[in-house]
Amino acid sequence: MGEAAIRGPKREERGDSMPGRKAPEATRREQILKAAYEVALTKGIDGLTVRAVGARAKLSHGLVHFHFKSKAQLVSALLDWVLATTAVLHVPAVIAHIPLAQDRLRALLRQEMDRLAKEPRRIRLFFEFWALGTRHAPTRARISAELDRYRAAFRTMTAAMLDREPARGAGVTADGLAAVAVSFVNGCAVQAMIDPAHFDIEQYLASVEGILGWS
Amino acid sequence: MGEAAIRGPKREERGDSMPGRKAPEATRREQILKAAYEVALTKGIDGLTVRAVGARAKLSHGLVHFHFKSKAQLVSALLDWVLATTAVLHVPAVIAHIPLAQDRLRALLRQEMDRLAKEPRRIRLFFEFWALGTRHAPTRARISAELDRYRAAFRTMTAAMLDREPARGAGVTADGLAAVAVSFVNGCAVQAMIDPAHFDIEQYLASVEGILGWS
DNA sequence: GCACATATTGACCAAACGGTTAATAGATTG
DNA sequence: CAATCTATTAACCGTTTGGTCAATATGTGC
Repeated sequence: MGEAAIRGPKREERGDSMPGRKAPEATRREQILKAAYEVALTKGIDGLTVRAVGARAKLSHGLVHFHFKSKAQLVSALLDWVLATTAVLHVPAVIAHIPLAQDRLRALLRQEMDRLAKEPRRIRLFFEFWALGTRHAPTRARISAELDRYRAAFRTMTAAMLDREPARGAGVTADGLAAVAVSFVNGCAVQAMIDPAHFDIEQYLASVEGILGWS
Repeated sequence: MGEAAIRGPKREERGDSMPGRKAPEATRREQILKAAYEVALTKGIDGLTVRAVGARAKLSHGLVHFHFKSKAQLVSALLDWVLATTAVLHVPAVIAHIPLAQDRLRALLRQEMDRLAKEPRRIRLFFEFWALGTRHAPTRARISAELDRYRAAFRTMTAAMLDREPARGAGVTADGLAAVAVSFVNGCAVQAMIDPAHFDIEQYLASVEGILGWS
């Protein structure tokens, strides 16, 4: 020891371009998050490493730690982004203003199935976060809240349906119908992820409508 | 060097009991697999480490490598075991001999929902394997085959149903109905895993039967 | 009771990980 | 243009991982 063993880049061995303020903070964070999203898609959340994210964004892993203090915060930010963009359920005004509850529900079901079929990768990532949530309470809480909101949107519709045409059966409640609708969407999501090629939306909808007697 | 720096247990520092043939091969493998299952349940498949499995089974990690050449083979054996015991779908004779297809389907649905509600942990592990399958072709193939068998069992029933009462709707096919049934079961599995406390089988079944007009 | 196959252990290794830090390039400000 | 702040890099550290291996204990056949 005595003289060498210092840390940091050695001047002689460097290439050309090095540090400095190039891009604004917000852009860098977004860039890193995007890289994290891509890595998570291909390697899974558990396979996501700070180094892989850095490599994907073409920067050092030290910089990732500079913008996100820890890997946990990076993953948390990624979950925020996934929840915000995947937006577990978004009822557009067009659907919300359909007069008949039955038609409204049908339109919403179709929208959701279309969305699931179109973005299987994002949904898959959502499920991975959910799996993570089974072992991590804070993550579970955030996802659970999102799913509650999802079911609530369906519940208002099934309640309106039963209001118009009550005597559908003995134990049929708005909660039960909403739960069934959500379960069906969830099941479709699983199916669309497992085997996207054989996921035929038209056939699914035709079957559902046939069963429900919607002509 | 010259004398020390040898590997293996040092005689002086050992306790009392050590190696030897204690249990037969098959038992040891099963013991390790069970430990792997328990570790996977608590830490997830990605969190499963050879050392953790060894610790859980109260033996050294070296022994795990002795009975399973690599971690990959251990995980593969675990998948075999999960598929065999979770048995994605098993139609018992009692149900298979129900005369009316409609009643048969209803009984099968009820059995599956009961099973899912009773073993959420196993189902969760199954889903984790499936997530792993999205990035690992051999795993995907095995799971996919199992799910195909699952859907096929439903298809024979829906085909028999349509045979008895054909004109249910325009686009209603046996394939479509089977797909819907499977999707519903999948969705229930997800729901049962996400929020087991609020998973009310009776309400679900009542809603489904009410919708289908089964009285 | 000795040879031999089989189990079993702990030490060891290389690789990869999350995280910290000194050095430094560039922008900002006075 | 010098001081200062921010962004960035590579080296480094401690830990954990999958995997290998020599040593060793135990049963089996002869």
